[in-house]
Amino acid sequence: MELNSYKTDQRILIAVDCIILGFDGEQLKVFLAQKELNSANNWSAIGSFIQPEETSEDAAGRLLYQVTTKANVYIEQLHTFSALDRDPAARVVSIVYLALINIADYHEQVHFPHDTKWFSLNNLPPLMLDHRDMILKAHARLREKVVTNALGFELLPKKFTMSHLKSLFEAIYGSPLDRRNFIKKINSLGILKRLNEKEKESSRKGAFYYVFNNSKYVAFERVDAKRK
Amino acid sequence: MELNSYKTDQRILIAVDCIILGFDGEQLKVFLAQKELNSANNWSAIGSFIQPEETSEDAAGRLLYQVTTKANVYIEQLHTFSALDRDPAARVVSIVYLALINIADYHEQVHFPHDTKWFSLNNLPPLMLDHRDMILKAHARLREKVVTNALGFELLPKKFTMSHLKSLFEAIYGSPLDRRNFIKKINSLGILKRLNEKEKESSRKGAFYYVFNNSKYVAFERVDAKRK
DNA sequence: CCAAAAGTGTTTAAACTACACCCATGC
DNA sequence: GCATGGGTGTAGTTTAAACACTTTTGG
Repeated sequence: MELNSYKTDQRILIAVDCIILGFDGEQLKVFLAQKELNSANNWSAIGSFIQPEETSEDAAGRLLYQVTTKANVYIEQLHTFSALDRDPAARVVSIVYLALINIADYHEQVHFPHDTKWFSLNNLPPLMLDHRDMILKAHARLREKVVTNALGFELLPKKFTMSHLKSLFEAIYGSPLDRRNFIKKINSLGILKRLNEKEKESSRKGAFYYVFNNSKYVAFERVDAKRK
Repeated sequence: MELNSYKTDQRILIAVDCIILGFDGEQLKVFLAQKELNSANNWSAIGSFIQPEETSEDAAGRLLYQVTTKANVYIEQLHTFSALDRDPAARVVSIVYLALINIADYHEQVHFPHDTKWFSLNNLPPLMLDHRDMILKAHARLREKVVTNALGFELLPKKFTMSHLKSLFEAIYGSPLDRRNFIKKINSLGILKRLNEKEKESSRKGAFYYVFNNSKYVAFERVDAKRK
């Protein structure tokens, strides 16, 4: 910015909104809050004004911790929205983050001061302001990054089967995948470790559990970077 | 954000910075301004505080127009920086944009109130605040997007030869490319149109000029989107 | 013994890589 | 006539896509 114009009086407020995505085994879901009853478009992403002593990352982390009460949740900056009329009550610029969590851990929404609910991305409720755009952009980002980065495992529990993983990718892409080719490709990345343990609920035969192997993932990232 | 806390008095200023990239035929360059003489780290990206009645896109466009005096310049939002200590003089959050221009059009820097200069990305001057991070992030974004999106043509003049284009991609990737394979790949995208006109300066034989075919590009984009 | 999901392999096509020779022309 | 950059093709490898049968076991 221009150093010689610090005098500018902007009166613009800065908010942070978190698009928190989860996966219920069948569909991608987003965690929304309802702040005012009897309002038409009253669902919104989890958000807050940024505090003077915190960064936008701090604020996003604070919101996320409020929802999850966990550290080390995957989060990345998505986009900053600054349309003049995006909030009729005041001039508010919103820095939006995308977070991915394992939905199963948070079905009971403890410690959150609003009415909250998970909504399928295919069936969003009326949303306030430009929060629908935020959610669509979050979904688009996830679709893009899941190809190159080994992203998306954050949406599953620690242990998962190949069927779970395939369902997740199908939900993200919105189209069916060939089971054999999918498994082949995932295995070729070398980022999963098969456990000697089977999930027995969804089939007679039982399906092996896998865990995401973080160390191998780092190696994969380096290879990918070098290739470019 | 939370509607019930509009009272928050933040006193955080919002700036917009533009990382303007160009290509001089050999190297990627960034357009920087020097605002204060006799200061150690005194080069910076083109920036300004956001005005109360403009969006961040407006502000970025305004800055860009100041430099280029042209409309229709490629620009996209890059990242928002909000570290507490990023500007010692005040709490400033900066929304950063990435712009790509044809450097040849702007060697004489008209209408700009500061000392300005193009710097090679490989040889950056001392930069104020976190502007070095911004530039590195811009370069990274360009590297990522140039693969999937047919981006980067904005950095070349309307007419260019395959050698020019190859040099550009080599500068973006930072590594040499095989001429034959490169041309084959570019042609397979069907986004270029060969003119019946040759550039005769850099070789005896002369090299065909090409132009970027926007309509074909749109088709390419659609195909790509559907594939996902 | 059968229903339901798990597990596995092959064939074909497409994309990418490496690599070498001829062309046109100004000097 | 030769040096310089321009233009093109092919063979080998890797990766992606299409596709079907066998395995396990609870009921």
